[in-house]
Amino acid sequence: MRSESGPASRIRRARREDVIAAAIAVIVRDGYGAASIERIAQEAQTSKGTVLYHFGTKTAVCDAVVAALFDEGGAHMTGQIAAVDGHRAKLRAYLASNLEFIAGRPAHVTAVRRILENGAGQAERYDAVGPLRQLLLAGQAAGEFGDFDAELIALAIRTIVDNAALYFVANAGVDVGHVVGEVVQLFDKATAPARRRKGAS
Amino acid sequence: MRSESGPASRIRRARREDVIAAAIAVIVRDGYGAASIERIAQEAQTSKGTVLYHFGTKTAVCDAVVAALFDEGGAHMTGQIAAVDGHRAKLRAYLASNLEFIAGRPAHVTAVRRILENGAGQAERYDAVGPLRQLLLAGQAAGEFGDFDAELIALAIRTIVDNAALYFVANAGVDVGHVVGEVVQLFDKATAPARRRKGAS
Amino acid sequence: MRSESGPASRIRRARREDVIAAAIAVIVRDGYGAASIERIAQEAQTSKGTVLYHFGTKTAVCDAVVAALFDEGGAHMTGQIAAVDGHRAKLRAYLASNLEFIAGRPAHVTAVRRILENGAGQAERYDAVGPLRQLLLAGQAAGEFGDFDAELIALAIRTIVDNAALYFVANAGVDVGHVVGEVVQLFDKATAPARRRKGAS
Amino acid sequence: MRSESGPASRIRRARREDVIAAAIAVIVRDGYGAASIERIAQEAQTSKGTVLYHFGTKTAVCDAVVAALFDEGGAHMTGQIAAVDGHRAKLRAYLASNLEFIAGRPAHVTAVRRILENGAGQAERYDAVGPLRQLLLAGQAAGEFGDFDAELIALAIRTIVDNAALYFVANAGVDVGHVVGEVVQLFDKATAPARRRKGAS
DNA sequence: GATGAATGAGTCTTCATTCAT
DNA sequence: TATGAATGAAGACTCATTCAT
Repeated sequence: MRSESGPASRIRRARREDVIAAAIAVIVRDGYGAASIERIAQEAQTSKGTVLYHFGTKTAVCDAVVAALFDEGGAHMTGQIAAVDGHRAKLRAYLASNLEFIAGRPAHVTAVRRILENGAGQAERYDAVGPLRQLLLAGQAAGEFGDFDAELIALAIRTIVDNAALYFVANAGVDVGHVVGEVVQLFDKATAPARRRKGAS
Repeated sequence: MRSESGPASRIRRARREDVIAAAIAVIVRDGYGAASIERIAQEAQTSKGTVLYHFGTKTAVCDAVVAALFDEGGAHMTGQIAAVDGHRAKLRAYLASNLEFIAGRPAHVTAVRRILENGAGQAERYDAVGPLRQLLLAGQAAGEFGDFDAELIALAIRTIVDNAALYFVANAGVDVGHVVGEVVQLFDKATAPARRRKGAS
Repeated sequence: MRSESGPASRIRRARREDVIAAAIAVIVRDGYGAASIERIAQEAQTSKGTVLYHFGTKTAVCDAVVAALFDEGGAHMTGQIAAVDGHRAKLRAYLASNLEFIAGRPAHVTAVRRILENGAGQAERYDAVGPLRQLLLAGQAAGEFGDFDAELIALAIRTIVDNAALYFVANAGVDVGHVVGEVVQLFDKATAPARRRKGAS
Repeated sequence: MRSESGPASRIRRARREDVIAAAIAVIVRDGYGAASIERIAQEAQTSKGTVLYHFGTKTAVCDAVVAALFDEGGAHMTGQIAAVDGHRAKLRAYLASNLEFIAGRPAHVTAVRRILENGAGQAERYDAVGPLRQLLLAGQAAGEFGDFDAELIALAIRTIVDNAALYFVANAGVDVGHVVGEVVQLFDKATAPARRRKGAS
């Protein structure tokens, strides 16, 4: 009898996932402005009423789209970053796991980006910059990184990673490994400690 | 008879500029979704009818906001880049002039970003990545830059520069020079040619 | 086989009463417009489906609320009025028993009033004015009452009595006996036969 | 040139009055629940959009219906009441002018009643009982009225007067003067000072 | 007996656009 | 040149009702 909320929840969860997938598809294909409940329902092959039965509000649909991504993303990344030692290695793991995660669902990421840029979804609940800044500051303190404005470099990283989704959507079939390599290289250089130069001022 | 259209045009131009400024203000303050003609007209202290008399369409208003920025931007930057020699110097000039331009009108840039992300305004008419990629490729051919994927680094640069507007809006009064310095340093390192290492292949 | 429908009917009746009570509560607290089946179901701690299983229609719920009141009301009053002799005494009994009945369930009365004013429930099935008019006319014929328009005074009585429910809801804890006394006095005077005045025509 | 807001206001005022009249008609004919903006617009022979252009909100339409009645009503009554001397005469003037006012626009009064009973319109802004209670108390203090609960009699008067509108709607063509006479007589008796009876306790 | 799921009709409201002045 | 008036389309949301389990 452990099926207490089993079958009901199964339908409920399935429908919710259908709607979330439909919302992502519409937002990416036609833009956030075109993502009316009507169109999302069509895409999900149901009725407006059904979408609102399960979510109650358009805002709730957007929130669910955002939450689904961040939940998955957190689960995907934290393990990989914790698995390595050294701040430089952690930064590489951060970049690689994040980009690979994004490359695996560029549409979802793009949709979330559009939702957040339009003020829907509660962006503030998901602070992506903070942990990254902490990592950079810790690495600097440990002497593994050079001298730079940790806040700005953290923002730069987030910006590039977030934007990668648009790139993956526009260039489907691109070599993800190559992109990861280039980005890792970019920030490897950017964070490298200053080497002693002969005659440096 | 151009004396007839003379003062009229002056008024017309002034009104258009008022409306463009109002549109920017509303889009930045309340978001693209809230930027109805009604609210823009209120902000410009006129009526909906007047706004449409001058622009005919909401799309035309957005296009004008976008065009105004790119026109100013082109005028601002081309001179500064042409004035210096060497690809590395040109890249620095590109970054500096672009960031300073943005820092001078972050609201306008933010508004344009929101317009373009929502599919209004014709983004395709303004290819920002192409010239930059050319610059990077030329610099690599000349041996001034190292080995990297010019397309990806060009995208990274555009992403960071475009995003800077949001940063300047959120952090009014920030030290622009410092930001410019950090970004220049970031891409200086990123594009630096590989130094000869002992035993490097 | 009536043992089969026995316990079922008991449950059925109990559920119906729960729903009726919930409907009354919602209508009085939030107004007729807010009394959706959903909210009534919540108030009754069941589901929309269950409410409709028992009543079939929203109209049926309202009808049940109305019918319940009039059934109780009739049972409550007829005895008390029949128990006394004389038209004046019957009128007093009518007013007193009616007001006391209302004071005992002001919420129910208020709910019914709102239902009827909104066109739901079949008001026409319950003629409250007719019997009262008969009583007044009979009293006039018997010389116990003075000269007045029986129809209008009957309406006045009904209006005041019906409205008393709102007063009891708004002023919970009021002295019901006092109100009854005042209303009885009001219509005692209003229906009193003209006293002989010196020099009256 | 004093027509500064002349013609514009004329259209505006005319349309507003059309809509108010239409709202009254729909509310009286089909009930408050059926008074959607759509139906009001049909009745007014315009479009939903036009109604909302002039009122902005459904609530605003209802408020306007209510305000129009109370404004007219105040203007109609205050003069007549002030014109007579003596509390008893003032009460008669109150009843007569109020009932005549109501008899002149029973539909409007009925509509307002329905609006207020459904919680729309701000009832609290129009205190009808207060002034009446003051009048009764003053009359008692002056010895012109007998001993009764002024609050309750004030409520009784308001209830009967308000309800008269329904009566006038249902019985078009009724003799208003007769109704006025009966009601005046009712409250004349109800408020009469106790006459000295031989052997009264 | 009870209820979750589904849905279509209807409501309020926003908005871009047209038109007459 | 400017604007108030008007309107239809579209969007979010509510709700009574049906149905399968």
